[in-house]
Amino acid sequence: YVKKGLLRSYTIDGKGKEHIFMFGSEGWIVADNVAQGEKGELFIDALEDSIVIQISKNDPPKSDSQKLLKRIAVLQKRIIMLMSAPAVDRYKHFLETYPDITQRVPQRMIASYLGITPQALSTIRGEITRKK
Amino acid sequence: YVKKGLLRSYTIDGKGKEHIFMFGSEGWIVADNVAQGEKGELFIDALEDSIVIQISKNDPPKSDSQKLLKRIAVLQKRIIMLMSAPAVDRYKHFLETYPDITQRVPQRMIASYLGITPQALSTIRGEITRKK
DNA sequence: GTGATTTGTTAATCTACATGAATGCATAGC
DNA sequence: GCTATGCATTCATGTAGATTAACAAATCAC
Repeated sequence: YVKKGLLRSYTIDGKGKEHIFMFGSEGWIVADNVAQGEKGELFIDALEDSIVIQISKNDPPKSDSQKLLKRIAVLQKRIIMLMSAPAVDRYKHFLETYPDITQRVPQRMIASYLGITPQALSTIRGEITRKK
Repeated sequence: YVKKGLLRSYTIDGKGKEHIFMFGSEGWIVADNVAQGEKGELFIDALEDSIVIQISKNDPPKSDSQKLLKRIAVLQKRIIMLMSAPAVDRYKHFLETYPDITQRVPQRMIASYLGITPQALSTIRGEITRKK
């Protein structure tokens, strides 16, 4: 549980490339949720000096269900975006949904979260601002 | 909650294309999880004659937490696959993870679940079997 | 049975995004 | 001060998968 600061969780694929799974700022829970018997696939590190509180998996804070449902909603939205929306739409959605995160992390990490390269994000940003 | 049969949930994007979010066979819960205030984006229908049990969102069956965590694990895996693995790997993973579903739905729906077109899946299948 | 609809396959072309490389600009170290 | 090192941008080229279309096989309607 992130009390203060900013974390990220990410995988590294077979070709050594990082893919950011999620950012976790104040109030979020960052964890590697894996099925029984599977082994973890996420790395977690801090992007800012942070204060985190460790939570045991077996000690469910009970009112947790609401938080889990919210998390599921976020993941559902993310999957649908990845499947059905082009990179530019995913970027706009990110800006609207996480305006604070946008200010706090470098572009390359936003690109990694969106599932594109920093170069592609740069091009998209160019097109958006040129259009205005 | 699916007692018997097979459901699917899916979105329709701006261009009228369907994207299958998940299949739900016996034992699974199929729902459109959205954040507070957002409106639903998933359609749900049956792919086989099915028996389902309705569950109220406000009446959490309590031992539910484990199911929710498992669901999160599945979604996490899906996101990571979508971002980091090419279509052929996602297909192989699908075959391994849901061998039963593979038998019960047409190829075009598997393609939709994988985030590719039926043509692309057909090509991939051709390459895999030709290689053997 | 015949025609219509759905499904899977193959091939030609197109496009979004990746890859690789060069450049400008910071900030950091010394 | 000067030289790294990391980040963002731009451009040239490559590629996975989309699109379009044509066709065969199976299923369905009647």
